[in-house]
Amino acid sequence: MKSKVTPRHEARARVFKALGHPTRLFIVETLANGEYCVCGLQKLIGSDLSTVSKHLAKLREAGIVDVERQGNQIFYSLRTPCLLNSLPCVDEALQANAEQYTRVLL
Amino acid sequence: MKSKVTPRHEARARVFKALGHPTRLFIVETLANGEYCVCGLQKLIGSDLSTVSKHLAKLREAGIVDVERQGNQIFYSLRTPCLLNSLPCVDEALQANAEQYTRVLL
DNA sequence: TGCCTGCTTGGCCATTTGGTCATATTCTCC
DNA sequence: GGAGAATATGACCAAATGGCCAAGCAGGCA
Repeated sequence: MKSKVTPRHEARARVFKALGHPTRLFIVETLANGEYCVCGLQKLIGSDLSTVSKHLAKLREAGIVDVERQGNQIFYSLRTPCLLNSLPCVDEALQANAEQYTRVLL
Repeated sequence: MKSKVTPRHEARARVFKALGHPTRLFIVETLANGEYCVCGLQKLIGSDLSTVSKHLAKLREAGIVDVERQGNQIFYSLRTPCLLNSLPCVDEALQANAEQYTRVLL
């Protein structure tokens, strides 16, 4: 039987993958408060500027953030804020996880 | 400055990461229709049984799916179906992506 | 023009991931 | 108990990822 896993699954998975890193998720949550320049994000994150820049590149490629130059700074903003709506559900999964762990311990 | 990336970001990112693979995303979408045994999923996916089993393990660890044994088969079901609600927004990001690509080409 | 600032990219390395094969493990049925 | 079917897990390898450093590059300004 031919696989039913389609290019559409690959495309969507790429978006989730982009969200699947603590730093990138932090960036997305931070941008919910408005746009930030790379330097601003870097201060909050605390890792190398190039590392932050590469994370931003992934979010860009996934269509999650938007870029705009202002003078010699580059500002990033959230292009698809609706992604934040899934966080409560993600927490629900984490909750389930915690419960399962508890159950194993009992 | 101390990093503001917290364990909570790591935990949530783990859930997104679990969704960040075409096969696993396919599984999640498929389970939206009801529970399936591993063998059933494998037929649809078409890859090695052990590969499918490992993907299911990741979804389990992320708290996304639930397991139940029935006889000598193991049935998986969606534990947090609300995750599916984010798909339209994911498609929006993909759309943004496509537009950007088009823009570059022009 | 030339320098500084802000960001991106390339090179390199250690770690993680995804896949396959071989080996458990668990249940069913005889 | 033994055979066989359905899953899970371990060993192993190739490829992708994430991080840092060093270089490149674009804008603003002297």
